[in-house]
Amino acid sequence: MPKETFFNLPAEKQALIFDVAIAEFALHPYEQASVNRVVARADIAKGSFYQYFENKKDLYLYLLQRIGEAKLDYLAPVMGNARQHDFFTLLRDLYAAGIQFGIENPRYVEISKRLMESKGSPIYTEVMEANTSAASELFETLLRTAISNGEVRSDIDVPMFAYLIASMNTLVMEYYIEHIARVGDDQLLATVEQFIDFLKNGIGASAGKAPSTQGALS
Amino acid sequence: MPKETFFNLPAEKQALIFDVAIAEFALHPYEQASVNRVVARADIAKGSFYQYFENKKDLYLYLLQRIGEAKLDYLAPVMGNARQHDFFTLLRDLYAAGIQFGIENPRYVEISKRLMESKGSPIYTEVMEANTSAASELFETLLRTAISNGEVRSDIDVPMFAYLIASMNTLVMEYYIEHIARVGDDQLLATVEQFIDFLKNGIGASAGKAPSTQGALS
DNA sequence: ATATAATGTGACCGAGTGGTCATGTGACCG
DNA sequence: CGGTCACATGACCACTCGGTCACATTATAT
Repeated sequence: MPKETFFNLPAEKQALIFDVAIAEFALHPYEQASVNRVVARADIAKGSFYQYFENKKDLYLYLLQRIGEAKLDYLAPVMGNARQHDFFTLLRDLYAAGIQFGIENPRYVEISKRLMESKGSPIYTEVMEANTSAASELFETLLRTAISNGEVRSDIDVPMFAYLIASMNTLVMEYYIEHIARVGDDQLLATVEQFIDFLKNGIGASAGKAPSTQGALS
Repeated sequence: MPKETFFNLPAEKQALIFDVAIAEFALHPYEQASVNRVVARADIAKGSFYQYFENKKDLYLYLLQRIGEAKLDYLAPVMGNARQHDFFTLLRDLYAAGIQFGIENPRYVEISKRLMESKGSPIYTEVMEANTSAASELFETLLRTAISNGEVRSDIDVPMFAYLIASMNTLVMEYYIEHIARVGDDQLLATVEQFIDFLKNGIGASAGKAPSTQGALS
């Protein structure tokens, strides 16, 4: 956590430092990110930085916390409807909201990705000890209730598919952001719909489900 | 490519340097990996290193090339049977072989993962220019022929699912290596079978397929 | 034995790192 | 006016980095 001195700063200066730091950690993994560059770009003295933050890690954890809060805020409304929808609909909304969040905060996504990449690095363990991979656990719970409700096959390896579903969220997001221009929400929803349909029915021809994913919803 | 001097070295010394370098790049991303540590652990003088390799990048690209060759050798027999099996069976064999390769060469996998993570770093672009993400293209071809053969639904977004299938290979491998002890090949095949079945039929309860994945094959 | 070519060696270089600290500055208080 | 306190500052520290280079050592050939 930053020191009092940081929060005593005028809001604009706080925001400037925050933005510059976000850009730095979005561009470089933790070990590579440079405090020197941050202070230079934020136009503050090196000494001042260390009056705002304990050290580099302090800044980094602060950024992660802010990012986590932002994402939670973003997903809260969707999770609020949890009981009203079936499993796959809820999943669709979670994915769509997650991707939308990624589109609006690409640098946050970069930072999260770089964290995931740093598996094995000391900082990764430190972060994850307090986090315990919340996403995977959430999906595990959702999967189990979905199985109870008869919405999902009961013969699957729940932890494995929870892991897959959590990770695929990132995959679909990356693919969407990199390969599909943000033409509009229609594209996003269509992509997510197609993916959810895949989760539900697979890609095998045998399923014979109605291919209702294209243009079915506005 | 290393200089002649490197290949003039006694095979043991070449192997030692190779192993030490592999360990270093498995533990640290490219920018973080230290030539100093490599020469120290391989017990050669700094100057000698630069008589074997042009620079750090030269060493790194050499490792990647060797890794690529090793993996190709590993997958060659499976790909040889490409025409004899249906799409999902071929996919299962590819996944199983890939995971087996990962189990036997965990440090190679680490290195590949660290490369993929370094997206945006200058070294990544440089490597990928010569590589063009062969895996994704391979799966795209396989998917198209599978659609022609009526094995796969024709209404899917082929590039997206090629990307997903390529990436999920890594996911399943990571999950298997981290969460399932290597009790034996049975476990591996069972895991992969379950995953392929998911690809084919999804996890929706409606599919009603026979749950033949457990223990169906020795 | 001598000349020549090939290879080994580690001190050294410039640059960058995270972090410290003595000093400077200015606002508030009595 | 003097004193105090919060904050600003950038020179500086010890360290690591990738890479170089003058020189020592060894192998080969004559």
